[in-house]
Amino acid sequence: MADNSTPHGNRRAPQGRRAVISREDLIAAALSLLGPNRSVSTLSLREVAREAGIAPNSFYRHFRDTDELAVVLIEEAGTALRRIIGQARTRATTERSVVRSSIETFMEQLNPDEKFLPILLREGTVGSDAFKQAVEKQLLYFEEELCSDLERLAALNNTGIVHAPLVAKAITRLVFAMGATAMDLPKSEHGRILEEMVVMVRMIIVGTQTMAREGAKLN
Amino acid sequence: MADNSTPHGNRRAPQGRRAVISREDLIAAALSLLGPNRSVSTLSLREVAREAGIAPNSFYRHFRDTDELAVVLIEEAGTALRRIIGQARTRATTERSVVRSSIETFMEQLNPDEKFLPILLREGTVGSDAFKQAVEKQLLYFEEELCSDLERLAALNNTGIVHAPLVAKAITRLVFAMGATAMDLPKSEHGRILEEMVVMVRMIIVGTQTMAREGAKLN
DNA sequence: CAGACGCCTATACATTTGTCTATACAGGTG
DNA sequence: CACCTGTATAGACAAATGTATAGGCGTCTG
Repeated sequence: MADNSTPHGNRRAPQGRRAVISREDLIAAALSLLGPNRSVSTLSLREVAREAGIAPNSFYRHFRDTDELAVVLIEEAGTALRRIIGQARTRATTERSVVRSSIETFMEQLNPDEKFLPILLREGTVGSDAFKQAVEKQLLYFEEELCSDLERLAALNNTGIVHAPLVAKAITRLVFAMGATAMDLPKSEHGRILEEMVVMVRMIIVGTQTMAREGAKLN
Repeated sequence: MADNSTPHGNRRAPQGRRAVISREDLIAAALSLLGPNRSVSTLSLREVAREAGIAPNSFYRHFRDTDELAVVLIEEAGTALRRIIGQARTRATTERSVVRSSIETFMEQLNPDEKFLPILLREGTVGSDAFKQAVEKQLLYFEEELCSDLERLAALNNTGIVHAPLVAKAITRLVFAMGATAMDLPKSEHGRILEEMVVMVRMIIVGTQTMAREGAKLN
């Protein structure tokens, strides 16, 4: 495991006994408690502490409350996911395969032992405003990356695109919404959902391209 | 207040003391407790009972537990919403206005004193499987109604449509996802979001129509 | 090496929760 | 009239939770 250098730099360098329980341990404990039906907002301070093997009060040494833990969890999940999806996008070249391979990678993250995506799918609609803003921020990052990718591909293939940011937002929200549905279905359904998602995304892309063509014809 | 005829007919006619607290009273109490950040799954039995002005134990006379209450709440919310949106759809005739007026009506339900839509937006991703299945069922109803409307309009305007059920699903999920985002934003943003949603939905529709044309050309 | 500082623990307390038991009330039935 | 049935209440219980207080122990500083 890594050192225990303060991850946010808001505490001075440890002077006394080295922290044997790090923030990462608490995060790992929280992650292990999250199941398909378990929201971060239902985690209790004592429960996380128990899972991490520390006294309840020690929790305060690392997080002010469970909300702060949750926000960190959301941010980590978002960062990890964007890295994963980003890799999938750069691996593919043609437009069709980039759609499919991205969604495939996305769906792989619904695997039961991957906890990151479910967090983003679940915590966006409940909990404190801090929760929701944290999730929203991650989704906006997704959108931005997707948007520049869309514009790059449109320029590459010489296909028009209108409202690129809106296209990115629509695709992002749609994929996440469909992912949330898939999360609660047996894995055998995932393949079907994936095909549905691909068609949906292609519809949006065909839509914006058609709009771009028709808009160009008018000029 | 209305009579206390058994709303679901699963109980015999009252023989002894008339029920002074009805299921509807408990549902109303639960609704009044739900805020923008409050999920049904966080309602405690005692809290609802307190709000309704009854003893905690009386709750059991009407619902087995809070989960059962939540499912009823979700079903009522879905039914109410489908009625509202359905009315909006039948009022408009041309395709463009039907999109806009439906989404406008949808967004009106984000008004702080309307509790129905937030319930569907929030409870779909957390809580027990029963919760999620209840929300999913309501969304599927929405999709079905939208799907037949899409096919009706496509036949009327002689515009093609491919994968109509998928189009309906995409629009439904997208609108609900965008609604969930809008719910947490100040009301001043709702207008902008509405415009975004209209463009998104039109993109999907243009997409399916274009696909239909190109598919037809091949034959 | 002595002391201080910081991490962590143990104990405790008030609240809140779901649920159990027993009891009082109202109204139709005999 | 008495009786039974279903409704609602009161009181109490164990369990769990967030938090306050005090103390033990290791490590760094002087």
